[in-house]
Amino acid sequence: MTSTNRKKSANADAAKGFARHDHDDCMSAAMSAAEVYCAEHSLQFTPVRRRVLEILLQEHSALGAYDILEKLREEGLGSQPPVAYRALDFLVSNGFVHKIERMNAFVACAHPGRDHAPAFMICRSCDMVAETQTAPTKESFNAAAQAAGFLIERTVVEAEGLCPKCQKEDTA
Amino acid sequence: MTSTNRKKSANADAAKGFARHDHDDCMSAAMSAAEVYCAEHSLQFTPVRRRVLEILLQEHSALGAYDILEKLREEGLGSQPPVAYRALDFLVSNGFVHKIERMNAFVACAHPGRDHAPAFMICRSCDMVAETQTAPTKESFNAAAQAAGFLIERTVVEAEGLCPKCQKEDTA
DNA sequence: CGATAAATGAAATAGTATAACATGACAAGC
DNA sequence: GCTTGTCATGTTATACTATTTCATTTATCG
Repeated sequence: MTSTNRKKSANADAAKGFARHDHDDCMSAAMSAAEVYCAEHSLQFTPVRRRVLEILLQEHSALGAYDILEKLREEGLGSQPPVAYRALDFLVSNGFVHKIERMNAFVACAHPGRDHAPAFMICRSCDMVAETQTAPTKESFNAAAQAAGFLIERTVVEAEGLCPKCQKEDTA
Repeated sequence: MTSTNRKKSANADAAKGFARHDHDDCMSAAMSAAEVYCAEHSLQFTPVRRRVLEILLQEHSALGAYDILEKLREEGLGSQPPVAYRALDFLVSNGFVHKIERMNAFVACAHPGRDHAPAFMICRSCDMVAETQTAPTKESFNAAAQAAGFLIERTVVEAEGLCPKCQKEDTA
């Protein structure tokens, strides 16, 4: 799959999660939260970082690093891979963006400002990604980990399957 | 990280999971199980597929596709990437091997023959991988998924952290 | 201001994975 | 026996993902 050929059907309804919502609100809230967080923690919310977060919030679906890089390039914000990866590293480290390991792609966090362990539902048909919480998961996992003496620092929980829309289309 | 430079410290104790066990038994049991399963399901357990599974069982830690390919090449079993990826696809599809998304690496299943949803603990220091079950996880996740109308087909659960051995070394 | 740390620019390269097409092996059915 | 279909393999090329490295600039703070 080329970066530019990444499935585009994760759009419209699907791209906004399973349920509709006010996209502008959701986006400006996330940007504000990021700004506040950076100010409070003396982090530099630089133009590239800001723009990458905006792009991911706007898209509201998972994008590959090179998809993002292409947009940055068009806007004159950078042209080499490290530009995108650095910004993504920063955003991921600070919890504004999550990496979907299953897809080698990135998605804006849907719960800005909260300290959380995210879980994702990934549609194998349209590539849509929805974020949810994983609190119960983590606890039950912790039991097994503690039994083994393993210290959990971070968890990746991703479910692959079919979103409501694509289930209907399969049936149709 | 080059394929050949993949951290090697996942050896000895660590490579055998957190607890020691009879490696030969564990390996021959897994091979037998695979053989039986393939016979029962009319699947071809070809030399390359067999050898890749053996390699992963022997290593007992996660290997990249190119690490495996290199071994196959040395043995004259294949030299091009698709050789390794095809065998791995087969083994993963049939549950003999799991892919660690976090590492882009593959590990032999530690619970041969069982229909299961695996979860992994990955040591960020020595790259050791331990497999455990994720039954509770799946159920709690299912609740959120059903609420969203999402149909889960497969789950990836991976915890990153420190294994007992590396925790001690950190302290030391 | 000057020192230090953080961020960016730029080039090269490493690492992971698949597409596409040809060939071979083998079993089912005529 | 021959054809046909299916599954597996061989081979080439290419696509996609990510990091290393070093030079340079910009921010931050004493």
